[in-house]
Amino acid sequence: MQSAIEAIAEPHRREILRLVRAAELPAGAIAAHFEDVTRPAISQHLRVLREAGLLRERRDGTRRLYRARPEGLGDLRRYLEQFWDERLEVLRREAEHDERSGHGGGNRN
Amino acid sequence: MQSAIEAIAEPHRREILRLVRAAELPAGAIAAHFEDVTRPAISQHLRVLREAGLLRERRDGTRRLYRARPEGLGDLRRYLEQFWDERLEVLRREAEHDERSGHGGGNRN
DNA sequence: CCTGTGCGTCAGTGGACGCTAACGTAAGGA
DNA sequence: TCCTTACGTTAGCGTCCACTGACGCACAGG
Repeated sequence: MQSAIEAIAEPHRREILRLVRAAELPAGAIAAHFEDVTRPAISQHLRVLREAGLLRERRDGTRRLYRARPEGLGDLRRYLEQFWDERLEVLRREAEHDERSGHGGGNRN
Repeated sequence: MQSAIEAIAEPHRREILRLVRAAELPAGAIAAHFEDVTRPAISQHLRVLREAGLLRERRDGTRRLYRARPEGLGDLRRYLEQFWDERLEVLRREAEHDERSGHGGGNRN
């Protein structure tokens, strides 16, 4: 999960993921979408994303086609989900506590 | 969202979030949980988490009590969720395509 | 007022990260 | 075989980040 978080922490890499989310694109086409970054930099980003399990690579002649691999974000997604569930759990427990102590309920954000 | 991702990209900061997820703790108690990191470092992490909106701070005398603020992860959570939905969407579209072209359906992982 | 406690903050440092330019490699086409 | 296309890889550089030690500040007690 650590590698996945670090991967999507970079804005350019999130943009790459967005580009290949629904379509399979060759490295060159991906790099062409960025004006302020050179091709080698994109190539390195692709490598990071690939090693984090967020990208799938397929070769076709001299080209390499990339595509998002959403399952790679599964662990991170579950981590956040757990956090969310815990939040509801805490709110529920506090509500019970408030009722029993007769506070009636404070402001809930 | 950028600040939230960067905040949870650091393992120590995720550990801090875990500590104050269900309980409110003073800065000192949080720092005491870490053996290989000094108190100032933790203080800086608390600052990062706070500015990212992932932590709530409350003062009590000389102490500062911290507590997780899960809503701060909302944007990131929705971002991943959208990714997930898109994934299902793509799978659905491909299934349709496969049916029409009579491929029958490949391996769906 | 002085001391102790609980924290935040600042300056400085080592290491990691993103970037570019140059180079290396593999697959066609003439 | 030579050239071109489409990439990845490497060396080097500037910048950012996490960390530590020293210091500053606010609050409580005597």
